Amino acid sequence: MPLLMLKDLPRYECLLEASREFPDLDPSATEVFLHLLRAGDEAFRVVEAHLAQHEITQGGFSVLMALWGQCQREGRELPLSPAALAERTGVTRATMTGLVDTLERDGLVRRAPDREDRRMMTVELTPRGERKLLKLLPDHFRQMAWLMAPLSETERKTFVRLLTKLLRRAGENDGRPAPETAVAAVVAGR
Amino acid sequence: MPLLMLKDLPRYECLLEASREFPDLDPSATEVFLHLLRAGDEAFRVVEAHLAQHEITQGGFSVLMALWGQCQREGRELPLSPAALAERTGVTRATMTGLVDTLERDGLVRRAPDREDRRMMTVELTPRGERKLLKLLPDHFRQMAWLMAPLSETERKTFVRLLTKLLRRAGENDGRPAPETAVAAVVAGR
DNA sequence: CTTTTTTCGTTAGCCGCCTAACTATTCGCC
DNA sequence: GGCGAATAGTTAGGCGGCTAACGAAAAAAG
Repeated sequence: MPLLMLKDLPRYECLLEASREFPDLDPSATEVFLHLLRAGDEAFRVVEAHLAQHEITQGGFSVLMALWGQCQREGRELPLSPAALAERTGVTRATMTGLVDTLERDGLVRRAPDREDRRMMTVELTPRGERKLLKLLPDHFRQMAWLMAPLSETERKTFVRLLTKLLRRAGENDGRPAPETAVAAVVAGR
Repeated sequence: MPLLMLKDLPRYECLLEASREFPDLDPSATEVFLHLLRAGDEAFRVVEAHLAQHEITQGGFSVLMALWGQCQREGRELPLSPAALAERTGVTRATMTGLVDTLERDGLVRRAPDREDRRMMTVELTPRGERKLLKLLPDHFRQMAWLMAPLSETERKTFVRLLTKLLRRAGENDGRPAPETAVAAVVAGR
């Protein structure tokens, strides 16, 4: 999620001024939005760069976490199907094929055909994958803790509350026929 | 910035429990981090999907905004170099080449050699590009306003304050020799 | 005035993400 | 039992991000 607008966030006065030209521009909403995207991107890059030191990508890490979280909960080594992994990590099945390809090439994960349903595959952590995960997790946790260190416990609670509100709102968007505007209709009728 | 962890955010109790196994895991820090990335991603996807209805990508939009913001401020039509665009939008020059390629192919932007410095190019909005931007901006502004509607003005101020704290913290990361750990040295010595 | 260093834009190649289409298999309904 | 509908995984092709390397041009150093 790189930018969506400019690297240097606009000052509030500029937004206020622009809102005179564009009545639809809500200055405070825009300010929050831009800060949110920028902060999310920065936080993402910090962790991505850190994971890169362990020679693993963000996507690969997500898959390992999904597999490992699974085996933690279920006692031991319940492999998951690519479709289940895609669902849990929020990518398409096609994307998951590529991610598992890479992880399998690196020997962190193993594919095997499902015994009961011959359409399906199972994906599970290899011992090497588990070792790698256990080795990088403490660093990853420290990284998150370092990043959040400037926030007090109270601020963190508030932060999570606000983020949850937004998350819920964004979730309403699924299947929504676009905001009150004729554009969607025009595009659809193309 | 897709996932970095699981789509369904872990409950706080699970984080607490995990922190017993991993002393480095700060439950509240992790919770904020995961919510931030998820919320940023969701907000990004909402707007990206909306821009797609106008047949423009997030990257292309950023470039148009940079060019337009420039001509707004400078009176009229100061073109920018690819390097300046890259700097302002936070991508590499190589990426900017691709973005400008696409925009030029679509006729929204025009390249021309710089008269004074023969290494450089200039990129400027075409009339079509400006029309497109002016047409989609109101929708874009409405989208942001809709997304932030659940937050009161007070909450927005708080939100921006917290996000700014994080932004500053993430900025400290540039050039930092990784958090107190031996991993970086190991990798570097490889 | 030459030589070295820096800067510019581009290219090549990798990865992750998407959609659309395809094959194979299973499910559900007659 | 058989046949259409749904599902699993993959493939193909596109875009956007990155790094590394390049040639051309300008700037700095000598």
